Amino acid sequence: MLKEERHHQILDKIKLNRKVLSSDLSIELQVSEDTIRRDLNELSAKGFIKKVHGGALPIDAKAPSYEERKFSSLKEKNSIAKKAVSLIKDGQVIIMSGSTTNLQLAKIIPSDINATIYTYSLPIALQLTEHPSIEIIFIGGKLNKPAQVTVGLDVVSSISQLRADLCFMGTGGINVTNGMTEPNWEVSHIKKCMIEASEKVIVLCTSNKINEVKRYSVTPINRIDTIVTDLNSKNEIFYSFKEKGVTIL
Amino acid sequence: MLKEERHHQILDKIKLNRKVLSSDLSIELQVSEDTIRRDLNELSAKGFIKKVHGGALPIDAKAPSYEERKFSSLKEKNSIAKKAVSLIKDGQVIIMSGSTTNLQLAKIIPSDINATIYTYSLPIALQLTEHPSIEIIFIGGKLNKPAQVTVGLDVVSSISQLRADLCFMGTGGINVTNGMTEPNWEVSHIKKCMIEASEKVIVLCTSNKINEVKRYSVTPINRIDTIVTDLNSKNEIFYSFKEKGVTIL
DNA sequence: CATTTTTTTGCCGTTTTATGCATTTTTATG
DNA sequence: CATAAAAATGCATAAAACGGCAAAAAAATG
Repeated sequence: MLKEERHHQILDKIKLNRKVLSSDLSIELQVSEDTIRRDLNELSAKGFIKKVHGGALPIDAKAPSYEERKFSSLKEKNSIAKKAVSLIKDGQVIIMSGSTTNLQLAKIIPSDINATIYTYSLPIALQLTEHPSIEIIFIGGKLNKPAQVTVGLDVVSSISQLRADLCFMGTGGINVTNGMTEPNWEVSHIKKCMIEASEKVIVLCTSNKINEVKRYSVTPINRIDTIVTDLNSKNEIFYSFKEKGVTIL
Repeated sequence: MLKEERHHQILDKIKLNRKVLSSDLSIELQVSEDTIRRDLNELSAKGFIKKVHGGALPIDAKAPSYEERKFSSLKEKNSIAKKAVSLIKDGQVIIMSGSTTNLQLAKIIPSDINATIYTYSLPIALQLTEHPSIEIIFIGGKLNKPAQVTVGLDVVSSISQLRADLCFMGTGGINVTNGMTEPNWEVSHIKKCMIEASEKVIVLCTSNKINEVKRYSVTPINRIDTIVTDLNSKNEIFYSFKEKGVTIL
């Protein structure tokens, strides 16, 4: 039997039983326990399983949760949020994507602002329930657990029926030639719809996302009205963006 | 059994019972108390539980203040949740309404259960994101802030397209002649739809809701399959319910 | 096709880990 | 403060992991 075959069988078995023992596998797959151990180590190094003493388990409850990510580079995110909040005008209809920067923004929306906010992010919706006057519409669908946002066709079709003034979104990467890009196909699609539905597009991103390029394209740069980052808007990194007519905040 | 497995089981049990005894675990998991003690120490060192003399407690075991205890009756709700969780079978499609009792239930669903859960409650959805295998579908709509649930026509129309095996719901009041009743018209309507869409209806309620009658009718008593309360199922208060064919848990 | 090179695998001695047991110390409680 | 339960401590043992080595298999090379 080929090594790859074994690996697949091991993964299958873990999925099925939610655990495997090196000793069992050794017998089942007719190889020495050393080989099994090496297999498990490789699969574990690739992040497919969690190797433990005596066998392996599914990776499950290990991915750094939204909760944990929420607190990384909070300072930058907060400074972004502060700039972005100035763009909100009374009575607007706003779409917010689900990012920790957007969450930060949701926290600091002044209580005297009236607006309707559409979102598909649980934490953002929850945060907004504390605001006295904002009307919140949650876009339903299948939940993506690690990101705590809804995804799928329902979301796409809901958004495409909307018409919003503003759209605040986080991004996986942005540069002048490729525009906004995302690592996740589904998310990229949803973001396209959000942009489609919005008058103005405002991208919130920490500086490390600038000039990053991800797998899936969301929109060309000229469809973006404003980019809000933690950097000073006069930073030379933005020259080329400004030439394309993007406002930097 | 692998050490890690044991750790998971211990964590599950703490979540469920809000405490564990080393002696119990030793028997249940078929290892010596020394081993259990070592397990508890490790989990405690990682900050997952609080080790105490004789066993362990959840980390967030903040003593509920007098005020909280007086109104929230968390203990009752937990005992209800514990009974209710046994009704969930692998692979089922479940609708959950938004009540604190249901939230309690969401917290203690064992991690080896597979199910699809529809809900319109933000806290419940958020809680369920911590479960490794449950598929969550959030029912979108306009958010009712104080209750943190979605309401409105969107919710009604989404639910009416569903077909579920089980439906867990809280209630404003229940008695034999009027059936389930609600103080809020909109909620009563949504609950009607939920019942319409479900094979079995399970009502979770604390004993103070029994024989209460609210303004709006939801469903007659005979459409309810099971009532789960904090009382003993043999309590005479249930006689008339049983006559109508309702199971009491 | 012959022959290197690389990969895979099993084996073996050593080291580490998990666990139970016996003994002593600590803790809870009437 | 006496006593029983629980925890800590030290030790023994078996299972598992590790590291190096060499044979076998597979792939690459000329």
